[in-house]
Amino acid sequence: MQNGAEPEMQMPPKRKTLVVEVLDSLRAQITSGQYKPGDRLPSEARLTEEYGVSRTVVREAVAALRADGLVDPQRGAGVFVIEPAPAAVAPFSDVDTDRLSSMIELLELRAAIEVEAAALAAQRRSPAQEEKIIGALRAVNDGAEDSGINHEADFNLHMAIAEATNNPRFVEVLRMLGAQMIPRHGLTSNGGAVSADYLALLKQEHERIVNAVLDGDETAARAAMRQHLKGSQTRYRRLLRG
Amino acid sequence: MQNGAEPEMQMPPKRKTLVVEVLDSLRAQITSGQYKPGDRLPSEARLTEEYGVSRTVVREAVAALRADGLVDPQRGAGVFVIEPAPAAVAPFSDVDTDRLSSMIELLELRAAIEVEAAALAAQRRSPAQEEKIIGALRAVNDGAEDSGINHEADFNLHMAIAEATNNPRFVEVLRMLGAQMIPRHGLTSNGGAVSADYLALLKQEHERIVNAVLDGDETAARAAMRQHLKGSQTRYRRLLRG
DNA sequence: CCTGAGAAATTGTCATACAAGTTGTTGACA
DNA sequence: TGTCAACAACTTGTATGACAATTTCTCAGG
Repeated sequence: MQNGAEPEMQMPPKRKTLVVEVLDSLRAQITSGQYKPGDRLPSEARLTEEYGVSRTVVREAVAALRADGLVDPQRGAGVFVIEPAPAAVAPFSDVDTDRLSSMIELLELRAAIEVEAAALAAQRRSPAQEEKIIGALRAVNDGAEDSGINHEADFNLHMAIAEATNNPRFVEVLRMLGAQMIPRHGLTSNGGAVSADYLALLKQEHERIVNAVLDGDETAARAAMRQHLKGSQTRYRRLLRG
Repeated sequence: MQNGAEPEMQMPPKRKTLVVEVLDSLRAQITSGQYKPGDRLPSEARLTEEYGVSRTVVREAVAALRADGLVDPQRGAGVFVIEPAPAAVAPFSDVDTDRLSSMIELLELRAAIEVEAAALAAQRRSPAQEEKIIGALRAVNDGAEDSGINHEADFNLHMAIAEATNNPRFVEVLRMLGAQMIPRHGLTSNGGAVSADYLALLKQEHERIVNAVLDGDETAARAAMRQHLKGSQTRYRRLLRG
């Protein structure tokens, strides 16, 4: 960016707009826990009075909060604070030193990364990336009908979603973890055949994730991905016992 | 696909609002490189015509873009594009892919991992791990009083929390990312001194995280860590502008 | 207790008006 | 000609009023 311009002129501290003031105030109250997840914010009318500004200002501030993923306005109902985690994590009282536990740990890390990736993908995906995701989903379903689970196709679907975040870091890390995910799978295909119910469940989970991402529904994408990976965890735990 | 009678209620695909449509369209055009950094967006009046919506809708969309850190509206002048898409276009076509934007991407990934790590740590920490976290926090605060920010101590605090998940995967990945986090810091310490307000804010954020973890408050831990890392993101974005 | 219709509340969108700041043009003047 | 001040034209920021669309509350009536 060397364009031979003058040394940067020091700009006078651009006066805050009313929108920014209201926005900062509301955001502070949300992140400080004054408004908890699920809470309803005061109505636009009340905020208008409270801050002594027009409804225009309040609405733009709320629009910004919504862009930040902090609130979810619902027509006729109100503006609600987003809940980051629908479900608490399982107890996990004891650390088993099995080699399956390694897989469980890995799934836990994947969940952290991919849940967020799904949310970002829902926000930023491009049309081309959408098509890639759809294609990957189709590949997973096609392969599943024939012979159990196609782990490679499954992995490709997850990667397609990670790519749709448009943040290459997610792709890199996930690809790295993928090397540890794929190889060892003598377990699920304990005969090449898994129950039809299980396949149907997996299919439903995948479709729910993809639909949420394509709908741009960040919250649903998070929830769907979390459910999917958490489900995998519990399945592995079950294997761990017997 | 008639799956109407599911145990969980499946929400109908919540109709998109006009604001969301315009927002998505504009964001796509920005992240796809159709509008480059520094470019001026069409005026609100023109966008109003172009999309056939009211100025209210356009303004709320722009407010959302602004919250995303994508544009910077200037009264009297226009709305200017701030940041290129996080690598939506050609792969590394130019070397001017700033280290700063790279840092923002990294922070985004860290947020995904560390937010979950904080939650897990709140649930599973051992007394010894608690002490380690407390010690790390003290080290951060002590170092801060003297000379700006001690990034190494900061990193150690984050690692202590990751260790308290009792999932070694989190530690591994974070340590790997840490190698890219630490080295470059000519920017924040642009004189060795940062504002006292900034240090106080950082201190408060850290303490909020640690308190939540030690309290075993999973939700608060998530929120505090998210706020901390998101705050870092916005700080870097601000640096990116000047 | 349950049901359903209607009122009330709330967000979504439109239209208009003016204030405040920036940019480009113009014209006077040296 | 060159410089600069005033002005006109955009452009964003804010306020106000109105109506539509949707959800929630209320309450009478079975």
